[in-house]
Amino acid sequence: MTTSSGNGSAPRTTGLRSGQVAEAAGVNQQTLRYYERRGLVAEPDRTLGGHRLYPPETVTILRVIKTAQRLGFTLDEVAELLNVGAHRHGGRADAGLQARARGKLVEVERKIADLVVIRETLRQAVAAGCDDLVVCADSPCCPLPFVELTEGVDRVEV
Amino acid sequence: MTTSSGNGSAPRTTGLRSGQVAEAAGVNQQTLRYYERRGLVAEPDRTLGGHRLYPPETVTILRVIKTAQRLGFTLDEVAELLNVGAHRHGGRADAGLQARARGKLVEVERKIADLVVIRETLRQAVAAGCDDLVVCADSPCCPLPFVELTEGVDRVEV
DNA sequence: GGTAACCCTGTACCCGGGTACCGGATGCAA
DNA sequence: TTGCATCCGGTACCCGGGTACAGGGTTACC
Repeated sequence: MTTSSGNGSAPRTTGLRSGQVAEAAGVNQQTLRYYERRGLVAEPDRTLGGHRLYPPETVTILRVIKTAQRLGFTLDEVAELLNVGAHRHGGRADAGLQARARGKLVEVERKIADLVVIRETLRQAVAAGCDDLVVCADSPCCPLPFVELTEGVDRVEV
Repeated sequence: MTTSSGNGSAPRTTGLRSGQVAEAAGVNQQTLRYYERRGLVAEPDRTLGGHRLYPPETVTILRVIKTAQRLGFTLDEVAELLNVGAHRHGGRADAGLQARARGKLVEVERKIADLVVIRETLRQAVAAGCDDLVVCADSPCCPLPFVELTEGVDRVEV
C-alpha cells in the first residue's frame, strides 16, 4: 500500500482495538464495521479470539475517508479512490485522484452556482416582503421564480 | 385560500384528473399522492367513483413546492410554509415566510461557505498534483486538510 | 479465577424523498 | 355494452449513510 515498512503479511500480534481506532478517528464503532463491509477499510487481522487488531494507519485511512466525504465524494467514490491508490501497482490507467478531483471540482462549482441563485432568490423574497408562497405564485410582482430555477443568472456577484 | 373566486365548498363536478395534474406539474403521480399524505396538497374532491378531481390551482401549488424545495426547504418545512399561508386567517403569529426565508438564507450562506472551502481545497489538490489520498495524508507537503475542515477560511474571494 | 470492560455477529431500524407493483374499480368514447 | 385507459388503495421497496440492539464470547487486571 505504498506506506513504508515493506513487510507483507506477517500475522500481526499487536495493533489497535476497534474501540481505540474508532475513538482516535472520531467515528462510531459500528461505522467502522460498516466501512469494512463497504470495502473502505481493509479487513484487519484478528486476535485468536476473533477481535480485530488494526494497524495504526487505519486511523489515517478514516481521516482520509472523512476528508473525502467533506470534499463531496460519496462512500462509493471514496472506496474507488482508495482502491485506485491500492491497485495502481497493476498499472491500470483508471482515472486517479487528479482526474476525479477535477471532476468533483466541476460538480462543486455547479452546486455553488445553484446555491448562489437560491441565495439571491431568498434575498429578493425577503427584500420584496413576500409572505405567502401561494399568493406570490399568482402575483406578477413577486420575484420568486416559480417556473424554472437555475437557468439564467449569468454572473451574480458572489 | 385567498386565491380569488370566493366560493367555498360547492362539491366540485369538474377539475383535473390526477394524471393531468401530475403531468402539468412535472411530477410523478405517486408523488402527488405522497404529497397529499404528507399534507402538502389538500385532499381534493372526488368523483362519485372516487377519482380525484383537482382544482387547477393545484398545479401552482406543486410548482410552489418544487420551488421551495429548490430553495432548500425540506418537505416538512414546505408544508408548514403552505399552512402558514392557509392558517394565518386564524391570526397566529407563527413565523411566516419572511422569518423562515431569513433563517433559510443564513443556512444557505453557510452551505455556500462550506462549499467554497471545499472548492478551494480541491483546487489546491489539483494544483499540487496530489494523486493518492493515503500517501498525501502522510506527506507534509500535501495541502489537503486531513484533520478538520471548515474552520478557518476567513474570507476566500468567492 | 473472578469480574468488568470490551468486542463479536447478525439483524433491524432510522432519516428524507420518493418509486414500484398489485389487483381491482372507474371513466369515457364508440 | 364493450373495451381500454386511467385511477384507486395499500404495501413494499429504493437510495445513502449510518445507528441500535440483542445475546453471546474475549481480554485484561487484580
